Amino acid sequence: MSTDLPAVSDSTIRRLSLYLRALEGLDDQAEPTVSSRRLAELAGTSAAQVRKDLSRFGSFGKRGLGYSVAPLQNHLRDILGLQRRWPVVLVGAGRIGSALFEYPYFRERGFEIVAVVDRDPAKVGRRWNGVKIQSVEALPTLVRECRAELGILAIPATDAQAAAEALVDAGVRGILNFAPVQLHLGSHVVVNDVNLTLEMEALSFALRTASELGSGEGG
Amino acid sequence: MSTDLPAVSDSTIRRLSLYLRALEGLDDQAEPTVSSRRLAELAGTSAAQVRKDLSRFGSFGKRGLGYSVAPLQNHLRDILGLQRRWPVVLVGAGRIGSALFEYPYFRERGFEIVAVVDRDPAKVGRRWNGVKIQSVEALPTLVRECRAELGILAIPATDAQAAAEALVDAGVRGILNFAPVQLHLGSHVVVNDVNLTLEMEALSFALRTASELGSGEGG
DNA sequence: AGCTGTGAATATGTTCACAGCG
DNA sequence: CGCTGTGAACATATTCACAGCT
Repeated sequence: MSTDLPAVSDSTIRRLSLYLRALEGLDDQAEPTVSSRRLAELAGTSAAQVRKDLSRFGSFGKRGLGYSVAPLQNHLRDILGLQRRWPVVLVGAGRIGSALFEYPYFRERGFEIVAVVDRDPAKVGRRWNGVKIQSVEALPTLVRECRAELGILAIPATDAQAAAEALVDAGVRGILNFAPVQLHLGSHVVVNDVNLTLEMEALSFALRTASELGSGEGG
Repeated sequence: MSTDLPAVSDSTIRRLSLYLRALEGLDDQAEPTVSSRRLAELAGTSAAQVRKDLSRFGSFGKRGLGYSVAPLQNHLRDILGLQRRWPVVLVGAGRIGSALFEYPYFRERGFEIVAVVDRDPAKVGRRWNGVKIQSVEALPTLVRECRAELGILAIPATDAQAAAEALVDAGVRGILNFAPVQLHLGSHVVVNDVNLTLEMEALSFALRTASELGSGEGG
């Protein structure tokens, strides 16, 4: 069933995800095949890059024709591991946790938040669309019961390291971390940080650079 | 006042942001200087990388001693363009928009959401902590009135391109995009995408790779 | 002719290793 | 002696360019 998995860079994987999204946005009745050039345009990269990325996993295209949309979608889902359901444990029922719980695109891709915990006793016991918010003490049991291998941390920086360790101890191997702190975990655990402040700061830097080129220094 | 800005890679800038965060987490009474090694540890990179990154912008350290925490913080804020206030327009008052509006770390760094618009008439007119949600039609006027150069898109993919163009037409030069779609804008506009599904898919891929190495293919 | 798949060429980013200052 | 700053060595990623199938 599953594709062989050669060593491949993180940026390639991220682009595969963009290709999948682009393909899903295509009407495969009207456009049953795409060229690498078209796919590149949709995903914001170059045609050569598209071909290189895809060719690492197989020969999915036809010369002279391009790639068939529906089969390529399936190849990408297979490569990315999306041909299954991924139960996810959410730590933190604040604003961000709530937004993620409601985020429709997660469930579409098979990422299903099956348990929510929060340290605030006032929140514990509430129900979100059938999922009861539980105490952080219940975390180890919950992770094991729902066999979650993925966790999302949407809590303050101060609590994040301890919560991450609890997740890992209970069997989680991949964490999406919204807490603004560097997590230190075993090398078998994969952590992806979402750092919103960093994103804004990168914009700030870019804008500052642009204006200084145009208008000089004088304060 | 401001530091010279040589051409520098995006990954360097992102690490500068991590260094700043790490420095802010230090007690500069107890630890008035840091070595590149220590800073690397805190930020999750290597000592050589820290030195290379910083040396692109100046010689901030003292040989034999390390970097003084408080001055280095200021250098980084200066480089990143954080020695000022950045008014920000938020497009989209849904779950994610709401979470971002409340996000405390933005304001701490000078990113202040000064206007919110939504296309849903039911939301228009509500007040969030003193900021009134306005109609999307008001967007151009709002951007100009508050002189916002930064915008955040927290709306569905279908509306994102049009909203982005409206922002840019009104003077926005940097966009943080949460909509799951590739924006096509003039090259003078900087777009940073936050793609939550992609982050989960990258985890999914990593976990799939790890288990297949350990346990073979069968069913 | 059109478009993929891919080695070779190039560009970019990271690590090494050490000279040189404090 | 410790630690930065940095050129040189290395590793990685992207682009080029074209052979080879359809």
